[in-house]
Amino acid sequence: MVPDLPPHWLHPPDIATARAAQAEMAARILPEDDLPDCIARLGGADVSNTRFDPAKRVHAALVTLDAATDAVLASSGESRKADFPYVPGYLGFREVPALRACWDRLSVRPDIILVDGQGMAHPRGLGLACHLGLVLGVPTIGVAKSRLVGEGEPGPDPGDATPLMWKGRCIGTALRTRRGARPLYVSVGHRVSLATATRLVLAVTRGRRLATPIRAAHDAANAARLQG
DNA sequence: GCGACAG
DNA sequence: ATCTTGTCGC
Repeated sequence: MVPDLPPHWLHPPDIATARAAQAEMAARILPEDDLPDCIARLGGADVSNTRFDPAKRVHAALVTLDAATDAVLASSGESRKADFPYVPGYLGFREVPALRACWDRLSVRPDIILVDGQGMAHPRGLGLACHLGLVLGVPTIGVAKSRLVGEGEPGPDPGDATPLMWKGRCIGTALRTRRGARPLYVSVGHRVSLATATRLVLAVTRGRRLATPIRAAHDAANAARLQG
């Protein structure tokens, strides 16, 4: 299980409290590599929603893949009612609680988790990936399919990358993973450097736009939704 | 006031 | 996020 945390880090009563919690958490993010010598297991995290769902449930999934073969080593899902609404900039408060439940039941733990969402490429430097990484105490990388804040357009070829700039600061990498496809926005989540994060994401692309662990997590989250 | 706005 | 088949292009 995960160590005890300030209640408002997971269940803030309102946006103002959530904002204050983000400031507390942002100060604890480690943006430097703190990884095992060899990354043997890659994690993927994603959450799916049901359209027009009056029950407001979220369906989270965490998967662990063998870094060498892409085989799924473990997978866990969690469906529950979200106790926080979707508000741009506060995604963690809606999705992290369910993902933490997934983590507690994940039989094989990954060395690092690729999260479907922003890391430090966030208005207050605390996107979903940072939030999850800090709560779990695990290295994470933010891998978003679109941008929240920042500017930067990479070249057309796979591997082309450019700094994602915001207010004069580099907050992430706009990364082209596939020709003709929109870029991915990679940023530091927790216990990893931007350079390592960018290199790792590109390495698990396999010629497609999305990173393999995230595709697997997306599939698992959808499976959790179709069941309960 | 207006436009932008991860999943 | 989600609703959805075929179709255009490399």
